[in-house]
Amino acid sequence: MSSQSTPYHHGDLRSALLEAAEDALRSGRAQDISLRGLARELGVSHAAPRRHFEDKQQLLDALAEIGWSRVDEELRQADLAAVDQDLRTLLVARGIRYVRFAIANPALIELMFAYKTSGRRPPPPEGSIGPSSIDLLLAARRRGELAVSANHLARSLWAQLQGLAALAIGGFIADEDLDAAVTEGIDRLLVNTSQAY
Amino acid sequence: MSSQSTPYHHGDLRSALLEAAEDALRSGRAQDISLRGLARELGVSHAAPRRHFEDKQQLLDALAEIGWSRVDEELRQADLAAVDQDLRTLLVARGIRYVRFAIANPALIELMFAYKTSGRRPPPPEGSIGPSSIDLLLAARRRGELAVSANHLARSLWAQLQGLAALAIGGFIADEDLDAAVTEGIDRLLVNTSQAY
DNA sequence: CCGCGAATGTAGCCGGTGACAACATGACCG
DNA sequence: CGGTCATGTTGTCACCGGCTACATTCGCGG
Repeated sequence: MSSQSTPYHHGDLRSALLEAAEDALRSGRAQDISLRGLARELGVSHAAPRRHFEDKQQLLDALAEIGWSRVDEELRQADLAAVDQDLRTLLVARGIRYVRFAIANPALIELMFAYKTSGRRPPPPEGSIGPSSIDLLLAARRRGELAVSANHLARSLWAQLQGLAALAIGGFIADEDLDAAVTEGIDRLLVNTSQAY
Repeated sequence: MSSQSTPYHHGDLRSALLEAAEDALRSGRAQDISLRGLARELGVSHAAPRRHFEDKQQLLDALAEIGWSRVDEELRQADLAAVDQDLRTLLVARGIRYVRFAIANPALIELMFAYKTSGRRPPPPEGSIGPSSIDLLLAARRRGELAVSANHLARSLWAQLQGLAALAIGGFIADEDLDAAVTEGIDRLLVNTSQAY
C-alpha cells in the first residue's frame, strides 16, 4: 500500500540499508560509508538506521557476513562449472572465481578480514574458501589421491589465493595476468603432492 | 633552545606527526587516526598539521611510504642473519621476518596495500619484498640454480607471504603456527624448482 | 473489533572531525 | 636591519556518529 510520498514505515529498512551499503562498498572504501548518507539515500531520517544497527560497526559486521555468503555462492558456481573434473581443475576453478570476486569487491573483502580489533568477527561459514578446500582435500586424501597433509596444503592454497588477491588489489598484478597467476600458484603448490596428479 | 612552555614553532612537526601517527597505527586502525588528535598529542593547534600535509590522505601516504622502508630494514636484517646460506634458507628467513612484521603492524600493511582508489600510491621501493625476491631469484637463475621462471616464482612467493599475513591478521592462523606455515608454504613452492635444492 | 504496547521512524542535540580562511609569529636571508 | 615566507593559531563550516525525547504505525490479545 502506502500510495504516494513516503509512508511512515519503510517496510524493510534493514535489508535496504545493507543493500545500499554493499553497493556503496563496491565503489569505495568501508570507512566512507556513512549511516547518515545511507539514510539520506533511502529517504529516511538520519537516526532511523539506529533501529536496525546499534552501531555502525554492527552494520559493517553484517556486511562482512553477507560477504562470506557471497563467497560461498561464487564457490558453488565454480563447483558447478568444474563438476566431475579432477582435483586440480576444481581447485583452479575455485581459485580463479575467488580471486576475481576479491578484486571486484576489495572493500568487502577487507571488511571480511578486518582483524578482530573491535569486537568479535563472524568466522567464515562452513563452505567458504578455507574450510571447503580443507574438506575437498581431506576427501582426496581419504581416496588416497593426496600424499601430504590436507590441512597444511589447504592453508597454503588459501594463503596463495588471498595473497594474489591482495597483490592484485594493491595494483601489483595486472588484471590480465591474474588468472594465469592463480593457475600457476595453485599448480606450483600441487607439485608432488599426489600419486595421481 | 626552546626552554620551557611551548615555543611558537615546533621544530620538526612533520616528523613528529609521522612518528605519532606510526605509533598510533601500531595499536589501532588507520581510520581512527585523527589529525586533530595527533595535533593535540603534540601540543599544537588543530590546524597546524595542515602546514605539512595538505590532506589526511597525504599523511597516510607518507606513512605508507615509511612502511615500505620499514620492510626494507626488516629484510636487510634477515639477509644479515642468513648470509652465506642457500637460497631456500634465505627466502625462509626473509619470509618469516616479513610476515612477523605484517602481523605486528597490520594497519600499516593495510595502508601500504591500500588500493589505488583515492589517488596514486607509492609503489614499493627497490629492495622490498617483491622486487628483492625477484632479484634474488634472478641471480639464482643466472647461476643455474633455478629451473623455473624467476618472475613467476617470485610472484607466487610474495603472494604466499602476503596471504599468510592476511590470514594471520584475520585470526585464521594462530601466531604460534605462523613460522611453520611460512616455512612450509615456501618449501612447497620450491619443490622441483631447482637442480641443486 | 478495539485498544494498547512494541516496533519503527523523526527531530534535535552534542562532541568530534577534516577542510578552509584570516591572522600572528618568528626564522632566515639579503 | 628589514622584509618575506614558512610555520603555527584561532575561528568557522559542514558532516558524522551516537544519544534522547517524541511521533506514528503495526499487530496482538482481550
